[in-house]
Amino acid sequence: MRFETSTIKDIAKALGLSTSTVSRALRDRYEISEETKKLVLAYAEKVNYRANPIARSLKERRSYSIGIIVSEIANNFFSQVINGIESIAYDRGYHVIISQSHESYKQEKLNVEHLASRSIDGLLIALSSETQDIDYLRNLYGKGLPIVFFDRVPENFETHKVIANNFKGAFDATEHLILSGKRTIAHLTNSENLSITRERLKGYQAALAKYNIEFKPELVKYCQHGGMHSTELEQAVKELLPLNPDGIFISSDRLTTGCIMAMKKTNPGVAHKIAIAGFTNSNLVELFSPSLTSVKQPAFEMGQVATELLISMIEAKRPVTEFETKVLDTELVRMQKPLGNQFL
Amino acid sequence: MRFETSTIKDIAKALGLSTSTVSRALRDRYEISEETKKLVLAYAEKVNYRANPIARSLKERRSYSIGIIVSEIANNFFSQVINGIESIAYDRGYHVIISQSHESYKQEKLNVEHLASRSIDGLLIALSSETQDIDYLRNLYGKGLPIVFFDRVPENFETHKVIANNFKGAFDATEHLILSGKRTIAHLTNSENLSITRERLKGYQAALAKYNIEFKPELVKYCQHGGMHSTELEQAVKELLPLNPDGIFISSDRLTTGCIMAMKKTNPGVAHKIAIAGFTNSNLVELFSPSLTSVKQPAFEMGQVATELLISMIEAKRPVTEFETKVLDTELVRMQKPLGNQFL
DNA sequence: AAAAAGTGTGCAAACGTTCCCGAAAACGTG
DNA sequence: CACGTTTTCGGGAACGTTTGCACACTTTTT
Repeated sequence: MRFETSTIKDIAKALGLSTSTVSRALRDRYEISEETKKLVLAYAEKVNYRANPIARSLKERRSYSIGIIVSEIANNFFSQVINGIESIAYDRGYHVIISQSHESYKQEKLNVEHLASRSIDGLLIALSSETQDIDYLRNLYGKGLPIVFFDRVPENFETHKVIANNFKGAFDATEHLILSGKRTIAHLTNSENLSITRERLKGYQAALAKYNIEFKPELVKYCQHGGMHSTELEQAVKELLPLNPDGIFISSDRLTTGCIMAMKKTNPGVAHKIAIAGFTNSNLVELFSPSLTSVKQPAFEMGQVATELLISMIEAKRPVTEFETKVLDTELVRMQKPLGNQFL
Repeated sequence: MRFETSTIKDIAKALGLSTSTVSRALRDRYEISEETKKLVLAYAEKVNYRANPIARSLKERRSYSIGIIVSEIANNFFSQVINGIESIAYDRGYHVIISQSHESYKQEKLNVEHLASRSIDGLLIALSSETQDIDYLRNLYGKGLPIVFFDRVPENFETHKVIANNFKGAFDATEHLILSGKRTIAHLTNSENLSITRERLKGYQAALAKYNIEFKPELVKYCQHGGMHSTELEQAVKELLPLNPDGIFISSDRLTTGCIMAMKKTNPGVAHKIAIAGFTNSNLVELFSPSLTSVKQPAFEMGQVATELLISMIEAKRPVTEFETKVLDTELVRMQKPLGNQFL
């Protein structure tokens, strides 16, 4: 059960030309006379000819496809990034293959290698929260696979990277809580492996320092699995609440929603008493109760920038040696309805 | 800048065999002696040989990939469906290519044709809310492309389909509102083009009929763009509220969240006075305020079933002529915190 | 002992492209 | 008119596989 589709050979035969002439006519090469081109184009149009991308890929040794690895697509941040990626990729003639790591290192590695064996031309990846060993990526990169990291980037890997201004986003959110009168501000965050975790922690600390609030390590809770397991979150909440925080700064999308959910489940009474500020790109944040202040990342733009960088690497004639790390600004969206009275 | 990867030819040369022997050994054909097989396998392992899927696709005239069209991945229902699809597809050796229609007919058609030209082996599709003309799909199907519809299915198209029990889901939700004491129940729904719209409307009507509540057409509002435009939703809400409904049954994920958002924005006062029941697979529904009763579809399972059907079509030796429409049950999740007093 | 069957391997074509190389025809230029 | 140039085209190899067929050799059957 297969398509009956016309090939370059069929056209050549029908027109009494050679396949090379037809191929060149279709690609609008200078060596072919206008007359012949017209002829070929017209016939191709008539039989609805579509070049076989597989044959083309085999010949040109590239697939015109780029791989994407995110932890999960059911996350507004990542789905917005993907939209940004697609907006550029399709314009430039690439299609994208999306894979999810579900925050698992094993899955991530498996997916990347699967994609690589599918001969993608380049890879866009946000590391999973479990990932520590990126040698397998280095290996692929060494073999010539262009890679651009976004959001969750490794430190010692020389290539293009696109990230949000995590320090400033964290600083702004924490400062917002402080200016709202909060003094005991907890910090719920991702695995320490992640670049974003470290940067956001620094922003949090800097804001505390600016207002002379002592940094207390016990107020910081790490979630190794990025909130993929609800028990992990409930445990963190359980440990945090006895310290009586009046504010929490949360450093990732999944964690933000998961934490509120865990609080409502385990301590419904206090959930509304604690001011929350967190990174999230959820477009449903206005519906949440308790409401929260959110740090939004320029996800769509991040996807676009990363894709442009990747395609520039793919299409570079000679190996790229100058790499850049683009930093995009976040946006602080203050909660609409103040729940406390000391609202700024 | 390209990979240096070893081929079957390299192995053949290194081992002093022919490419055909190597190919057969790798595919574990009976004609090859155990001895040779061992030899080849060991060497392939050593040089980390990966078959080139592109060459394989060209030869076998199939790509081992299936296309997916959904309206948007940033929708929990669809992302769960996709997870279900992947869980089966990867097991069976297929990879998936996801495309989004963003509820636009034009985009949908473009994406499908793009996928088809990428020689996918089969297509899984949930129609966009704009789609009325599916001749382009018929055309592709006629040329031999296996297609399975899920969720939003066309009526007059003979192939496998997988849907939720939309009638029962709608009936249950509406009945729930009635049993909560509501009598003026509005219905906010998708474009009339969609199968799900018609089925859910029937469920809504049947529930009203069962309790002898008169069906009033003016209480039903259709959103042509499936809630992709916020003005569309605000308009619908604006028209609905003067009719003083005490309950609303909403028939899609996007619409449910969008409607609550529109109500909070335009009439924050009444938002909490109206009981809401709606189709949604959002995993954040527990955070919503006002809270609502939700109809959850078995999204993951739907993806699995659809994929199994599709792969069975792809791998069928002879054209399939017997088609089935699988209907999966929905689940009613009652809201946790009653807001009225006449809560059941 | 000759014929038939079984076993293990290689040759070569094919999938649909692209592109290097050459060549025929048309056209100046001296 | 002999020579280079340009224009336009075709032959054929190559990309990495899979597979039908042929072949040589061994084993079994009659």
